[in-house]
Amino acid sequence: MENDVLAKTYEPKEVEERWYYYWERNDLFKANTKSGKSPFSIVIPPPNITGSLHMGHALNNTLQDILCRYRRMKGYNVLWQPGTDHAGIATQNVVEKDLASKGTDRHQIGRERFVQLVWEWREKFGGMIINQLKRLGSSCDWSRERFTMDDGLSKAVREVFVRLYDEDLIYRGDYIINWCPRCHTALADLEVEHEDRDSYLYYIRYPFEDREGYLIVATTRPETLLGDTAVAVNPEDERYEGLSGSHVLLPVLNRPIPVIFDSYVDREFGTGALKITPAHDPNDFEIGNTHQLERIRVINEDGSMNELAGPYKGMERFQCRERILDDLRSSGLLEKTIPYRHAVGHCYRCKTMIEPLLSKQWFVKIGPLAEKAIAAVKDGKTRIVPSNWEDVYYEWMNNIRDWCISRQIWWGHRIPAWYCQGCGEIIVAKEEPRGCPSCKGKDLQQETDVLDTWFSSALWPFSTLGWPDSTDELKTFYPTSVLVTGFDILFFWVARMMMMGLYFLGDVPFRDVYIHALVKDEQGQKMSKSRGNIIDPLEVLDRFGTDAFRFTLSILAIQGRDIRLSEERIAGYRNFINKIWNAARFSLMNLKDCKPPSIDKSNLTLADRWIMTRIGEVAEEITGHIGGYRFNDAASTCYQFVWHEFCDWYLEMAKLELYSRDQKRREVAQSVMQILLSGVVRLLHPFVPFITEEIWQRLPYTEGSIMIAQFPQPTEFIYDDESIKEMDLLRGVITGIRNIRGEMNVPPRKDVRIVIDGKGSRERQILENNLSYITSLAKVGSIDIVSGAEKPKWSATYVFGDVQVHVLLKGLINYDDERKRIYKEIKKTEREMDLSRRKLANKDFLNQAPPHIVEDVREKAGLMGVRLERLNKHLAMLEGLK
RNA sequence: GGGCGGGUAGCUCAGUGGGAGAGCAUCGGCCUUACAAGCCGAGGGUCACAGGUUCAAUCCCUGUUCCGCCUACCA
Repeated sequence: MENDVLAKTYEPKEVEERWYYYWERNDLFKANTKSGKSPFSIVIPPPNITGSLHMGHALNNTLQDILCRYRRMKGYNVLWQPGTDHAGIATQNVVEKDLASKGTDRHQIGRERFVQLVWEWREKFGGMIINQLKRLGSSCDWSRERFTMDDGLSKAVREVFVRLYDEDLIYRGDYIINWCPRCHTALADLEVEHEDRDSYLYYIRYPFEDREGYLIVATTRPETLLGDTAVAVNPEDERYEGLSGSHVLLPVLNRPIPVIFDSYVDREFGTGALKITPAHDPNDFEIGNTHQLERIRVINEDGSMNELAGPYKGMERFQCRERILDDLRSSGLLEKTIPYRHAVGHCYRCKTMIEPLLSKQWFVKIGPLAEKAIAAVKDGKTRIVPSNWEDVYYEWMNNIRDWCISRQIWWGHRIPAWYCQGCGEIIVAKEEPRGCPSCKGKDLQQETDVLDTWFSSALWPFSTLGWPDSTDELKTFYPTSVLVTGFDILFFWVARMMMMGLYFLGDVPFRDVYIHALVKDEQGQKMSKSRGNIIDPLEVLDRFGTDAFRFTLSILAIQGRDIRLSEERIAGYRNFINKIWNAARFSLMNLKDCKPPSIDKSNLTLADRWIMTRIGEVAEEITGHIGGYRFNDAASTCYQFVWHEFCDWYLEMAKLELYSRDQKRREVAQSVMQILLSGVVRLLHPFVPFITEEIWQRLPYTEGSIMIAQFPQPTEFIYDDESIKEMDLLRGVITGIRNIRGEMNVPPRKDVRIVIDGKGSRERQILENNLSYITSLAKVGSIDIVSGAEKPKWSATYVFGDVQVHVLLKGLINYDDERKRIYKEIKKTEREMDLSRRKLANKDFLNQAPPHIVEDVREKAGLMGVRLERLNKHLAMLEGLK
């Protein structure tokens, strides 16, 4: 790549398109089933085809991409398996809306045509989110993209359904399910969102059939009384003693229903009498079963009342409620109405109030599957990170109920069951049966219901790898290495994949599950359309660039805490990206004439040895952080190192060499600089792939893509422990001088003279060897080095351990300021010294604290003592000058 | 009702049984030939409250309080 002068500001747009295209064209995202390398695999949480990239996707995929790019650079054979989810109800809703706008509906056009239209819609719009993921830099193996409705995955679905049915883990029956009257389908318990609503508790009188008086029941849903088949009281309740065998008359309909006794009834609540509607309430359904009560369903699937509702037939359910209340009032049967707040279930897709309804549905018997899934986590076969989610997982798994998997919609995997119209036989098979095995009849009708979308999602980690066929992909990449996802689908998805993977492949679907945070707004509110607080990731990508956005997300991705995202935050890290750009710009400007890097340790400057040592340490730290899914720590380490060590210190110090007339010195510096810049971009690549590739390609003597360069490891750099200590001293002295300059308002233009008093010969030696750094970084004109001299007049002094730095400020110094400054230092030092001395005066501390701690405190007390003495001397001298 | 998480600088948050940190914001000084999306420097915190364990607690334990989220079949 040509070494043009780089632009002053990083321009992400063009760079991003160019390199993404390059990576794809060069097959750098492709996984290999014939590789000898260790495998590393991730299946993407498949986004809905109706979806558009939101913050959750952005975070989720950024983290996965970091892991994948990191592992590739570490030499793994990486598969990031992408794909999309058919999202049954959501997609059907979208297409239905479209039909409605054209004045028709799915029933008019019929099932076959409707499904065809959904496919067409999917062809047109279903790939949108995939392109958005690409803009994020996602390094998925797109040649393996899958869709839950693909032939292969559909085959897996049928295989699983048939086997579970054959092994009695799938059954069909009449139960109370959650019905959405708008989506017109059953929902699983999980798909119901409970929300507290202000409502009323109605006290209704049920007159006795054969005598005066009445029982009063309390209900929130008076319209269901039409389906009541009993009133229940607690057998221990004295108030209702002697009612055994008696009946009450159902208001309005005047149907006699029995009074029954069941300990389920809470005596404290309401009147202690509970109306029982087995066809419209899950609890009542249970009680109905124990007492063999009739089930009377009075509400239709569209939420209207049916013929069993008598005079209310045809009314919408809420309208019916009002009418019944009117009628109860006029007949004197409404005792009272009190305001009452309680949780009401809503459809997670359309927010319509759920109607518990008696209905014939298909279920998965979940108990036996859950047991193994619990054990797998308990045994550590799958690790959930952060581990507190393991408790949440157990909690849910232990209380799990059977899973209603049938949906009364058209878009999805049609349940592979056929009903013989001749003899009623149910045939469950992978392929359409030719005839009824029982009566040989030919008139078979397939079940019209489709499966819950999550049923196919549950198979994702192996269906995408080719199961039920025995493929190389499965052999190489199952179990996958890690699943990265949000906790909101821990139950919906993760738990179910665990169950299915264990059952059908005999092994967990993933070794690790990393649960990341939710992305919220600055106020900590969930982002939602209704709140209007959504930050659109696509807009962010346009404005700040992908790398800035990714880096922001990763540095905010703290385990166990939600992310509060703001644009200022992103802008801040955009500045970091620009900083990287300019550091590279500077380095490349100075590498135009460089030779291939070679290092001879004896020629290195202190700054060289120090930065080499540090980058090695940093590489190791980052490796540890990524390995532990501590993305924020990894990103912070990068930020801190690149900005505040590499840029602020190393590059500044390297200028001395680069601007030197000594060609040899320049060459050494160029070598170190190449190694460092190469190391820095490789460290950063998993987080900020685009800018690092751009720099990598411009860096002399690099080959191929940075994507397949090796991730830095400490052994490629020189390690020199001493250089760290020496730099600490040097940096301390330079900072001290700058500090004085700042406090005394000495303009940067103005050189100052300093006197360094270094009694300790070691420190003195180090400083003497590195005077040029002090001169240039602290803007010092001349330096005198002395031992044990008096503090010069007209000077401000900085004390660093055994070294004192006097900055000569004749004509510049304000003695009041300097006195204040020294006084402040004295107070601070006194506080620390007192603390240490008090500890040392404590016998228990001396006896019981570990020796090295005692030693540290002793040393500190000594240091503070010396420092205090010197500071006091300076202060006394200043007072004398008054 | 049950469960989980959290209260640390003005804001957003790291962190550790032994010297309170970062980013942003604020204040002061700088257009120093990589970068003003920058450079140099500064100020700012009883680590929610009360007990306990310990030589030593912001950190461990108990309680209180406040704030989130998840979950639940008291109608």
